[in-house]
Amino acid sequence: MRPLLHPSIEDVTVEGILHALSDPIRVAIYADIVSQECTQNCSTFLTVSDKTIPKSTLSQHFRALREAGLIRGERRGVEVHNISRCAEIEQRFPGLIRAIVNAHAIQLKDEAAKRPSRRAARNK
Amino acid sequence: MRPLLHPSIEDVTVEGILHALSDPIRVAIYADIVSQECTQNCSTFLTVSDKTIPKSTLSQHFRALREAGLIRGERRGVEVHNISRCAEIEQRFPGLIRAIVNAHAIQLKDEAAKRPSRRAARNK
DNA sequence: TCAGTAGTTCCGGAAATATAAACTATTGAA
DNA sequence: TTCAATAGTTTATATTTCCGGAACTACTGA
Repeated sequence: MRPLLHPSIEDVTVEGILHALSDPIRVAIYADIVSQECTQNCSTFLTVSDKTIPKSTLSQHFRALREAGLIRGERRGVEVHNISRCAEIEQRFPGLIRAIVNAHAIQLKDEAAKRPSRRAARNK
Repeated sequence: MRPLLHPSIEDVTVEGILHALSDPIRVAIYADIVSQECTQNCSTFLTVSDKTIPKSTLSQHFRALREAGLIRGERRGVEVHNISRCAEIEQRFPGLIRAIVNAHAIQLKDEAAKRPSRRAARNK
């Protein structure tokens, strides 16, 4: 099995980052990896925001995040551990990742406030 | 001809913004509209960074920017004037636009420094 | 009324995405 | 060992999205 590919930091592009994070599943995954700075394996995300993602699709999403330079994946035995490369990216594009993750968090909060939550639906 | 559509600010999504700005032509256009805060019409961009864009393609790009909520287009007689909606977006997603435009500027500068410029090539 | 300009829409081909199915690699157990 | 299970990748195909030429709409000025 060929090794996981990662661009060097100077080959990382803004377009690439934006494109990778313009998919709801991928931002969700990435936000999660960034927030808990421990390494996570892929299968943690077989369901993302209540949707079941086929693992082939998931694999592609992780590849997209890797090739955009957003995360680094390392094989550890049978599984792959993923860590974010946000320190490197922060150095190259200061403030970018923070702003995006922050905006994403705001949006999640707004959505939760707007749409009646499962809990509210149960209780009415 | 049906009127130009614009989402209200609360329907603007991070994913939508990132997707719209993940295209080199669209960021270039958007960065330009943001920087010179005067209204510009579409045809100004029939060539973007030395590439000729067919006007049908250009029209799609402008639609993408409008539907993402990034710009507002108003028909003024035969042409459309475009202004950025960055104040609204700043209020909803603070720092997002600035960070992206800034990162984009950094990347342009890096590229210019790396790749020998046309001027340098002429002079050697 | 007619020509010119600015932009949109429509449509066919090209490229990108999603996913099922088959495959690879590693681990642990019998 | 050998076998089964697990984690993830690759491949093939169906679907979606994107590009750009051609035709169209709307407005303006002669």
